[in-house]
Amino acid sequence: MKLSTKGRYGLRAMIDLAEFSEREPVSTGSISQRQGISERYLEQLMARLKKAGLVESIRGAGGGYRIHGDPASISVGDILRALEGSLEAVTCAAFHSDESCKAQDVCVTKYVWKRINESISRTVDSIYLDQLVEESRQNKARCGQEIVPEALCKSSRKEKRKDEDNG
Amino acid sequence: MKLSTKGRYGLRAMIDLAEFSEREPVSTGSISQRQGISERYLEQLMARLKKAGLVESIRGAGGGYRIHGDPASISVGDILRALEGSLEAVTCAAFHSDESCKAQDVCVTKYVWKRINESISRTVDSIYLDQLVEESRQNKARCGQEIVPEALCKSSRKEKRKDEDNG
DNA sequence: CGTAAAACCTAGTAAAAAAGTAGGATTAAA
DNA sequence: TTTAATCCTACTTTTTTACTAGGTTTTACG
Repeated sequence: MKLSTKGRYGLRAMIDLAEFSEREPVSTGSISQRQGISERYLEQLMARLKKAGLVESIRGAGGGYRIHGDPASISVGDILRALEGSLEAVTCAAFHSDESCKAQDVCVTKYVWKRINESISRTVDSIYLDQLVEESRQNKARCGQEIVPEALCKSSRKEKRKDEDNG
Repeated sequence: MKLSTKGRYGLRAMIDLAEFSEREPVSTGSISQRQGISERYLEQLMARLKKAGLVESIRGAGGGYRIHGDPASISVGDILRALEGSLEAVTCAAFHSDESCKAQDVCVTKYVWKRINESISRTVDSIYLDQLVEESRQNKARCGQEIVPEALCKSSRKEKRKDEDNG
């Protein structure tokens, strides 16, 4: 029951793009540096985002990626679905068929799965890219610094954490 | 972003138990038959449910498991968390620390992950075992039959599906 | 025109997690 | 004392994830 790095990295990449691709296209190289993500892996994520129409690409030297469309109408749901395929926590044959009564003795739980799926969808479809960009800008302003990957703002890191880094 | 078989099978096992363990303990063997789940695997799931205090066990011949407590106060969240460990779709070091500003340039997304986690929790914590048992009984009544694993009620299965079976 | 910087494409691979097996030890009813 | 059950631990197989690798194509720029 975990979101994979595809979704986690990809969303970060989209926020990064939304912040930096307004004037000129942004290369996977620069995103990967800022975000600390393998460039080669990122390329694959960008391919998915492009296929879904969420970014456009400019090939050749000086090229890169740009957000396609208005960040105010791109939802987190759009992004995560493009990357993860489906956000359904449980997929059940019965969802997509009209044989509602089939194997119902085993399938009361589909009532539960459906509600979980719906609540996830409702959540991710209600958050839009522009909100996150705004949030990100405010954070940076608050900390009085621009892009400082791997750097800490205000906190003292006692030791290297083995915790997750995704966020 | 999928619930594992632990959660899916385990919830089914709990519903099964809630239906059949009132009079006498129910063995993993009988659950596994009714639900079509490997008995040995089920044993491991039961161990987790027991550890979480959701079922009690009676050892020896004629033994088995019984729901521990009132199905009306056992939520799907209790059950899934016992089985899956945590339902957080994304865990982020920043959630559980007060260093809220740390690495924030990378961490706007935590805002998103938090909301996803909360919405999942809200959903699973609002569905209780007794509701599912009731639902299950109604389903069976509607189809006019008792336990018929692997059997179909009313529908014609044209061919074997390769779809998921979990439900 | 040549070079360099970028996207694009496909396949492979290592590591981790999930899903299930296996072999027994212990317990308790009959 | 046999038998049916839980309990415990380790192993194995399969699947998925998270990359890595090697190249091709496109295009700006000098």
